[in-house]
Amino acid sequence: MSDDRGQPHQHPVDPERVARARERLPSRDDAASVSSVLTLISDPTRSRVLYALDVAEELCVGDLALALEVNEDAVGYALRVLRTAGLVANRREGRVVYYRLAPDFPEPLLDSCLWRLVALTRSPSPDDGP
Amino acid sequence: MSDDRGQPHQHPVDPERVARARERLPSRDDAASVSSVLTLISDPTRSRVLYALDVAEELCVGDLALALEVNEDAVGYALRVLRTAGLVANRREGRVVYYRLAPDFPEPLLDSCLWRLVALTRSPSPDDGP
DNA sequence: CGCATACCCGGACGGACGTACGGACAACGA
DNA sequence: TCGTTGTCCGTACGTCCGTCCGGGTATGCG
Repeated sequence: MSDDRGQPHQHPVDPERVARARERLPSRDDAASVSSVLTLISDPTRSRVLYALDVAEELCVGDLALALEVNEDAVGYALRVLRTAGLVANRREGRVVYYRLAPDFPEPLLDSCLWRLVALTRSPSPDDGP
Repeated sequence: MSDDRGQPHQHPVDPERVARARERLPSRDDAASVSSVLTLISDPTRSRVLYALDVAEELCVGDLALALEVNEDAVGYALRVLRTAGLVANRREGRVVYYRLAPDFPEPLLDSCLWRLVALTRSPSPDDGP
């Protein structure tokens, strides 16, 4: 009984609640999926790219950097990550590459997460009807 | 002029869309706030702590570690971060400390983000495999 | 009064993430 | 054809974050 540090006590204080939490809790895999998608949009540059694409519908890389007022490297990296995850799609016209939200972009992620959160963190008034 | 790398082109390809994005885009501060709260819940341990507290209403640290099947150190650190951010509240009874979601915990964050996302990433199986 | 429990704290370590930089490619204009 | 523009790629570096491990405090029990 020396390095029991990791293992918690084996006499649950409230076994009933523990059992209920265990059975209604998302699985580890589901939680990992949620975490990965939340990590994707938790970067300021990436989230602002998504905001901009949602507003403007379609933008090329240079204009995106211009709209966000960041350098093209940051936008390029953000787009690469989002593209790898399948959240944005690109269309090429000449030497210009236009980006837009992916056709199957999860709407709840945009509406219920990003836009709602920006309203939430801005005016924390609880009586703000939906 | 060698390090123009950072600055994007000064002739926008589509000035109209750039202007529209610029004016309807969340400010940098708002985006930073959203990012910070998303970062908070984008960690698997922290998000599962929130799930568990939402389901069980109230749990002590040891039971929390038991329910999540992680060691107490991880739970302790997650709780410290969440407590610092004001997302969870604690109540002390003897030597046991019970945690619950903060009274002013933003409901949309739980319902519209966490629970909706876990349903989203599970059902439509947008498998990003090969 | 002494020991075990439940939890917290602070420092050290390892890994992941985002940025900066050089180079490369294709496309357009002259 | 030649130089310029728009974008992508790979690498190296600095930084932040989560975990591990020591110790510390307070409560409850015998």
